Amino acid sequence: MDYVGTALAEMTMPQISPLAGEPIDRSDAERLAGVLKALADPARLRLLSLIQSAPEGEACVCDLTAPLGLSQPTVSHHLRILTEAGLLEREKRGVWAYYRLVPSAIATIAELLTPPRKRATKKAAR
Amino acid sequence: MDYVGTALAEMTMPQISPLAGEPIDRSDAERLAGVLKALADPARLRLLSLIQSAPEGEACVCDLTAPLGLSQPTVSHHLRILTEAGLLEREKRGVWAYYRLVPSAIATIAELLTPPRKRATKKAAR
DNA sequence: TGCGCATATGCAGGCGGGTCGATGGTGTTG
DNA sequence: CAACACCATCGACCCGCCTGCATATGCGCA
Repeated sequence: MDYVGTALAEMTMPQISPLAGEPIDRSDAERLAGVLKALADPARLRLLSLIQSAPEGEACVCDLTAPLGLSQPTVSHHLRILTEAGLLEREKRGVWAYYRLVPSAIATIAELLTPPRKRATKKAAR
Repeated sequence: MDYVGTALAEMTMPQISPLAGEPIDRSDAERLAGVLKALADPARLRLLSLIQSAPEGEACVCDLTAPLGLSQPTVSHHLRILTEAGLLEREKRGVWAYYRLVPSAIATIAELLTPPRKRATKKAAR
């Protein structure tokens, strides 16, 4: 579960588009699925949303447990998964651990999913 | 698990951006997570990729089992999940069931994930 | 130095998901 | 009409994940 941290970087450069061109490689599919798995959870989506909309774009665990309605260990667990996936970065200041979005991370996923402008691949299919 | 079929449509129109503006709603998070769950699997990503890159942009189950290395029931299972998520559409012609991508589906997901150009939501963060 | 708060980790229970073999339904072919 | 091919569904197994409780670690403060 730690390899996903590098997954985004590795897939970004060679401009791998799962939904364009030739079939995606098996290992690339596993890497992309790993990152998507980190996203595919209601609690984690809400965490990302909460952190993004926080005053300074950052939030500590104590600010997130209440809005989510989940226990503190569970919130830490989700934050860990998001961080290992490369979607969040953690900064410890004093007793608090502040999390903020990695700006390019989600944009990279969105790009990977976006077909490169459908360049008349097949000549107007119907 | 069938509600995800409508999830995309419902989230598209109100221009819900999980990663911009105010925190995402709980039910919206569940819907988006449902669609992402359908994507977050190596076999299903490869299925989408294989179908997209097939000669006519469509493929039947018998063409997909071999490249995936999975049993026919398993492939049908994954195709079902993708179809219910609104990512694939199924057309039965004779004995064969042809699957093809729903063009706007993945693009919609990508748009939902893409932050809308960071429109100075909070006055220059930091 | 000792106490308290914020966070992380371990552990366990319960549920959902991926996979396959077997089976049934349906359309094609000889 | 009979045999066959393609596909969906069912039942079952196993693994991983989400969650909470209990506990450990770390930092600041009196």
